[in-house]
Amino acid sequence: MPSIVQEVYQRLYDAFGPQHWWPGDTQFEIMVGAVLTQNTNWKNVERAIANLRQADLLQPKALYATPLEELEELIRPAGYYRIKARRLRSLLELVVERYGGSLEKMFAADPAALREQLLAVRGIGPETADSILLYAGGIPVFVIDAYTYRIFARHGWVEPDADYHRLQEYFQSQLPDDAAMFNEYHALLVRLGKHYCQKRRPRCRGCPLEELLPSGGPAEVD
DNA sequence: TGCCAGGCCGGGT
DNA sequence: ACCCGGCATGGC
Repeated sequence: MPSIVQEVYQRLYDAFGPQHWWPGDTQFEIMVGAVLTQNTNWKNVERAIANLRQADLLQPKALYATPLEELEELIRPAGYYRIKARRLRSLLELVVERYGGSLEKMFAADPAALREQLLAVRGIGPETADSILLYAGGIPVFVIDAYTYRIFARHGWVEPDADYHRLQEYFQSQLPDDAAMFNEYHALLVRLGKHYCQKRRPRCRGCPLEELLPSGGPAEVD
């Protein structure tokens, strides 16, 4: 008897197929995108990344050396551009000063220690840290985001007040320790959330999980 | 045309 | 320990 976590994965995979995430060509681009997409539409992030590419700045040392004001202008389309420029700077400080600008070296570090280092960076919280570890580093940590919470809380599969760590432990306890699978699952949850589980649409109409709904339908938990 | 997006931080109770 | 406002652009 598969757990609900496994059941949901199977249904999403059957409905949507593989998602090929994260959108990004290099580890560094993925890392930058993880910061830029904080509470921000990915479309806007793409513009900002295109600007960085155009300026040939998608490398740690080059971006770290970019004057703050210039960096702000380049990433402006991603929104929160002043604070994000500083967040990127702080992250790059870790990458360059501690790992010599080598993501190779960075991701070869002990994952738990690296996670702590990322969380110590101003502007990097659990989701951004885990996104970097999983999508850029291929390290098996399950990424929890607003969609994950919303989908599982509305269906009554997790407590409405479950925090990040608890949700992460829950998912990881039900799944094989496999980065490719965590990658795919999170991507599928985002895909589902974008289409069926937005803030203003608590009904989840037509969603592939509809028949898994407990009688009484989804709860309002936002 | 408002409302929202793949968060996180800091200050106020 | 919570709660809340601030951060900002572009899409629908």
